[in-house]
Amino acid sequence: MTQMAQSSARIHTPAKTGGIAAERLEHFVAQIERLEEERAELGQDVRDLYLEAENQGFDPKIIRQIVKLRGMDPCEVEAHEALLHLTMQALGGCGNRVQ
Amino acid sequence: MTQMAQSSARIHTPAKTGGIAAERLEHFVAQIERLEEERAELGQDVRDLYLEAENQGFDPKIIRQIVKLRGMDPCEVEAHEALLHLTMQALGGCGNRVQ
Amino acid sequence: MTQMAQSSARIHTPAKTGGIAAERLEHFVAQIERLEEERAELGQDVRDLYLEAENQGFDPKIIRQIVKLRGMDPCEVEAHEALLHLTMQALGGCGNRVQ
Amino acid sequence: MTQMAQSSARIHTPAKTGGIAAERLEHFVAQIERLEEERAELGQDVRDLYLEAENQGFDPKIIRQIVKLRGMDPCEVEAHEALLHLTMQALGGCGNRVQ
DNA sequence: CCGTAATTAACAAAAC
DNA sequence: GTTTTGTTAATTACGG
Repeated sequence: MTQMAQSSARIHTPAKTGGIAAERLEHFVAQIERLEEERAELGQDVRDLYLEAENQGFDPKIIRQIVKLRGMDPCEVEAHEALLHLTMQALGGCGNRVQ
Repeated sequence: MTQMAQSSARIHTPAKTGGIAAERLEHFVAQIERLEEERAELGQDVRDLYLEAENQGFDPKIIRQIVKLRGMDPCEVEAHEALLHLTMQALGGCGNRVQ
Repeated sequence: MTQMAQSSARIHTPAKTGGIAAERLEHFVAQIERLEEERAELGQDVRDLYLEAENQGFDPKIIRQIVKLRGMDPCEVEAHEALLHLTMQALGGCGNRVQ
Repeated sequence: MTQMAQSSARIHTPAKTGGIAAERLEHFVAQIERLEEERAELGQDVRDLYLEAENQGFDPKIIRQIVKLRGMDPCEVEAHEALLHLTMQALGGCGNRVQ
């Protein structure tokens, strides 16, 4: 085939197109690495923020939950709530001991 | 209370400091949300890259593995490989198990 | 020292103890494989149950949730609820738009 | 309709069939719980094995990889390896990146 | 059949 | 040090 990293099959690797494929692959890999690096930095920043918040007396768990709740679209939240209530009813109105 | 989102406990809520704490909390939450958003975008970009690479005939799994390998200390990689092969040989080749 | 699959280091592999280590390693591997196999079978059984339940008109999502809730100790459930409520209050009594 | 935990809808639960559905639901839930419990125990056993292997000087990561490799079709493994090496060579060895 | 969504397992990190 | 927790990757199931 013409490309390394290709799942397909035949591997007789024509040098020319192989070289071109290698370039493209290198391109992809390099770009991915760069993006992942930025991503990791942001992750570190987030962690630092949680740390600082904690140092100021806030509970990181709760902040996390706030972020999560605000990040969910209202429909999801509603659906989740609905599921919970349905479940409760299915359990016989809380009867089987939940909560 | 003195701060919402605070694990401590006592919740008798002096309005003034509560207000200040609320502001700081809002600050943290907003900043975290912003960073997470950027992070998510980068994640999407990475996914897109894998997709495009796949469309060009590259195997995403292989690319993933290459990215990982390049991110590791070559010595570690080599050591790991060596140990793995040694171990498999000690077990009588990998073919100790059917299928 | 003398064992393959050992992270430690020095690999001069005296045949004898190496052989013994190989046996022990083989033992571990075989046992793990056996347990994992049983485990996979059970997983399949569970999946089948969900399927059959679904065929009888029950919603697998809800069954999952029931199983999850019953599997949590009541304290956890309570703690979770409390966290949720605290979070709501921290958001200003649901004010920031949640739910 | 007649079944709780049913995705459909109307839940006015005629006592008789509702009771029957409840029984069946209970049956499913109980059975699932039992299977999951066994499954969890096996999982614990596996973890213990890894622990004991580690205590005897084996690297759990290596063992894990061996177990995985032995569980795969040898042809697939070989093909994957070959493709990976080919690709890395095309990228000019793995050493294209520092650190 | 492909793309997506959800569940599960592995890994890494952090708290106690 | 260990034990949990959070994150990430991979497998699996489902709908178009």
